[in-house]
Amino acid sequence: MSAVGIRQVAEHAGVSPGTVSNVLNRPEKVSASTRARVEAAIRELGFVRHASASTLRAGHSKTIGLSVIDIGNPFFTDVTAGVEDLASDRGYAVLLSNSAGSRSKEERNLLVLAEQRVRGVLITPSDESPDSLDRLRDRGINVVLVDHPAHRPDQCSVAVNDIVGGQTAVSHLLSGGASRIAYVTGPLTIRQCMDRRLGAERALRGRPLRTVEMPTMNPRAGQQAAEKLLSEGDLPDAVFCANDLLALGMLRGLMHAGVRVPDDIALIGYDDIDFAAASAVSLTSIRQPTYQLGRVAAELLLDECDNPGTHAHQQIMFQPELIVRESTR
Amino acid sequence: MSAVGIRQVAEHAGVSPGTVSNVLNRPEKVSASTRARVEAAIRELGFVRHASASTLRAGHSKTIGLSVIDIGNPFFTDVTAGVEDLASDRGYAVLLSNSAGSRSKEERNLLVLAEQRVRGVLITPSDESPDSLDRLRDRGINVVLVDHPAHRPDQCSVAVNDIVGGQTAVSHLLSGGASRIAYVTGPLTIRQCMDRRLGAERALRGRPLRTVEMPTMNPRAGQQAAEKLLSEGDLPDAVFCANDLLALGMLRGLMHAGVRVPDDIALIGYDDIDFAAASAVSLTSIRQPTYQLGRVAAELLLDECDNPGTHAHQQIMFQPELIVRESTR
DNA sequence: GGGGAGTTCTAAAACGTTTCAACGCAGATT
DNA sequence: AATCTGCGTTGAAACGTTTTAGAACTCCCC
Repeated sequence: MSAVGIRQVAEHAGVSPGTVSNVLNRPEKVSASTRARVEAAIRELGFVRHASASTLRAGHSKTIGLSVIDIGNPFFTDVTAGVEDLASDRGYAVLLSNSAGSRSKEERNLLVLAEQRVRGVLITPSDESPDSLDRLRDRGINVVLVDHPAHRPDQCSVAVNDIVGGQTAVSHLLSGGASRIAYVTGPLTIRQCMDRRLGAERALRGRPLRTVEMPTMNPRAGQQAAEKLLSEGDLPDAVFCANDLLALGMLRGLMHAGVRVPDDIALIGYDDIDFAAASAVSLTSIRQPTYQLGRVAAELLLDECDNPGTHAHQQIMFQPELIVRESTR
Repeated sequence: MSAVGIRQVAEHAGVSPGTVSNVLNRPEKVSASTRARVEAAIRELGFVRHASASTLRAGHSKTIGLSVIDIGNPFFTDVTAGVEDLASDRGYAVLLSNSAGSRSKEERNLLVLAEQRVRGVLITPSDESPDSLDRLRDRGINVVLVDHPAHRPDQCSVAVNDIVGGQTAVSHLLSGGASRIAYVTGPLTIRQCMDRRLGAERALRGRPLRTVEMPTMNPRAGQQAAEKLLSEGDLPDAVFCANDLLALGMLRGLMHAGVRVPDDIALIGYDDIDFAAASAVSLTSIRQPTYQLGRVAAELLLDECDNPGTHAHQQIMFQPELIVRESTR
């Protein structure tokens, strides 16, 4: 098997194992000539470092974990891309785990990450889950919250202001002449859904907001919400969906029933995923700096890992941006 | 820090470290009473096993790698779900890595997986890349190809017949009365794109197939392809897109130009992603058993890992299925 | 009460790296 | 010529598990 370790490399290059290790980890400490010799040996023997042994002895790995709620949602895919790019710049590997909306799966994934002794974890928590994260931190695993503001000052987080986002969305609908507005959302236990509604209500200043709460946030649920709205009668003249997947389903449901968008009902989504611009009636949406979100989160985490002394915890809050397209014209 | 290891647990429970290890790995070898005592100690101390130490000593990990081409494509998301479900059933963790279409990123990811000493790798190769995979196998890392038939009998693979898929798609268009058909595809160096074209040509029996080759396979590229078709004049009466992302972009591009789908041009995609059913003109597509693909691939891999003696290599080929929707009615 | 067969547990040796004190050796400084 | 400095290298200990041979017990039968 892979019987070629640092030891064999050392022998082949005529140096001690310690020197090979130095070539690997602190090449500047080794003279150019021996370094070249060792590197040649590594190449010739096809040596691949044993990460477990390295982690075991060094006490830490060059790995971070990323736990997302739904890898099927393009929003998280973009976040992931940002994280991976920055991590690989810095020489870290990313362990990606998907909780698929299940609390228990999230717990299990975090346990795996803890067993792997990752250096830190980026997580979009599925709900307020302080205990399991605190347990990680107790073990010396740094944690940065993604798309979720930290409540504590000793915790980094990167988020986007969802209240402002909700407010912007509904203000836009109002300025387009809408007056009877519906909010189609996922579970209101999800902070993002709740905050976006808060923002919507703020824009409405006391006028009523009809809320349709669905258990999931995919196109199917959006279409069902459309059917529900249609069957209940008393149609709204504008619909605000808590994400674009819901909005795309809503769009399809409305068009199927012969409702014209935006003429009969204006429609706005959230996240500005790629498909939002590509749908037949292109979707007005609230854009978030998704890729940046991941990238900055990773930056904070790796700073915390690499410079534990000087690291200053930050709670970063981005602002969302209105993207107007056909569905509200 | 995490100063609590197997040793502390042993002390706390009044047994030897070896016994704790047995409780963890071969609980049936330990008497019920001591097992209970050890398990209590584990819980009380909050012990988390150090995966690196375990891997180092045992010589293998409970981890497999999954390397996909584009995690942003819902097709791969579904495959991933299948893999993760089966792996976690079997007590394995999955290291997910995304090559984002880049050959060098794929290489780098495979190196990371090799360093982690994963038990095996599931990979959708970005092209015919025998060398790096052979190197993995030389190291004792099992490899199963996903969505790519193996050319060698000593290699497992799971794929879907793309030639049949292409043939089915174009036959369907022909039976709908189309005669001038265009094929919009990603790079023809990608086996899937090439095979689907082969199938299309087979259905055409020598009649010409106009091919538009784009460098990427996302909605943006699809829309550009539409613009290209429109600007070149001499419109086809049906378009077959090599995947649904291209088809959705094509749909939008056509509608924007006032072309009616399916009345002026019929349109068919490939993969049957969720968004295909949810688009404004719902998309006829070729469905693949995506989730199954991942699940069966994982099953083959873990069988190879856990029963190296009795394992029989298999090349499994699924058949695709035509899903008719509005875009070809 | 001696001895074989099970059962349950222990002790110590690995696994492949990293780390660190110590060493040798060149050139610079007294 | 003796001493100091600093660089480059070495050797061995350590990281936290798993694994193996075998020790310690219990039970049972002659």
